Amino acid sequence: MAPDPNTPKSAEEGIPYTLEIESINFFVRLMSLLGLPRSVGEIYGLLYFSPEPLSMDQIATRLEISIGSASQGLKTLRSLKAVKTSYVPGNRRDHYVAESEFRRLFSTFLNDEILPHLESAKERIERMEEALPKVSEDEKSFYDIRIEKLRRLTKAGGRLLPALARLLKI
Amino acid sequence: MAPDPNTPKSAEEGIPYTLEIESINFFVRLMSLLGLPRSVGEIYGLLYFSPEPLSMDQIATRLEISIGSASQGLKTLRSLKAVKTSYVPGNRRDHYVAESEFRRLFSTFLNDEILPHLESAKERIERMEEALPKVSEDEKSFYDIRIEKLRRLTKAGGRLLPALARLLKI
DNA sequence: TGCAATTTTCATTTTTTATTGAAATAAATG
DNA sequence: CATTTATTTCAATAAAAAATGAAAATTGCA
Repeated sequence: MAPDPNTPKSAEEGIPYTLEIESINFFVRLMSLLGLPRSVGEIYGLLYFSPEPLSMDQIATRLEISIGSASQGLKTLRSLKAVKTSYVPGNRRDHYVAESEFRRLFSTFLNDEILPHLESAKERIERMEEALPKVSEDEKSFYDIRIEKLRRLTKAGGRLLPALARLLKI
Repeated sequence: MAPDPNTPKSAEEGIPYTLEIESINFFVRLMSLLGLPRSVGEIYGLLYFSPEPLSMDQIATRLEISIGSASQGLKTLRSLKAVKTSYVPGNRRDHYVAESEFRRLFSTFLNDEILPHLESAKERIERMEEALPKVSEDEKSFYDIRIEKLRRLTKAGGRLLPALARLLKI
């Protein structure tokens, strides 16, 4: 987690300590809303207010997490296009900066996490319809209505994704 | 979980077996997208295609979960306004039916789960601003821009909620 | 190419979350 | 109002998810 208030290491390097803490908190919560682990939020939160690119090693040290965790967290963030690597001359380590265009982060998330669910939902509804003819006529309308509602829900979900993307054009 | 394909109990009571399975699957996924436990999705999925109100006991038996789990799951669903109790004459047990207006379910979810996050995010951004003046002038613009982006993000989030509610007026 | 530095991977451990089962509580019936 | 029936609560257990740490793989440099 974050460094001890008694040893504000970051202040020495110019990042105001409170800012760092609040940023990490902010993104830990945001990421957990998206179902991502704490460490991912911590890393992104740290990078977000870092004017300099940070190496994996620096990240792990600052956050007091293992390098394994840092590596996996950065992998996740890379796959979300939430961080990018930045070349630092005279330094062989990979360095990372936060991608501060949230739009990209969210659109990747929506496409990778939500869209597949929507698609499998559609298939599932089709299978429900196939199961339906075996039902007697008077029962049918109850089931029909429910299936229709599911169909509308997934349709609304489908319309939602682009709408979200538009609204999040921060 | 769901009953064994070899003993389709539900067919005996008029609920097509495939429909029940697919419905449970559908809602297990949907609920887990909202961060709710599997059992909650199972219960809602079962109720969604049940023409008759079901008692807690029937639910637990059908899904092969404990009555403790059923009780807690139903509590969650009640708090989300996703199920309502229904009086069944000559029967002392509480019976449940699914609230099939998803709008209500989602708006409760948005208000209870998302809105508080947005509000705490605003406070957090204020604290970031307070931390800022300690920073030198040339560093300031970097931080200012980042904070401004966070502000826009939360603002977009704020606009999102009503937009979501509107789109989900299934 | 060989070596050292760095990163990734993944089996193990830790932590967190969900489920069970049983005791406590509440509600209805005779 | 005692007893049976139903529901809730909650400590204990099980399951799932995340973090660690060390071995394996990769990378850059001499």
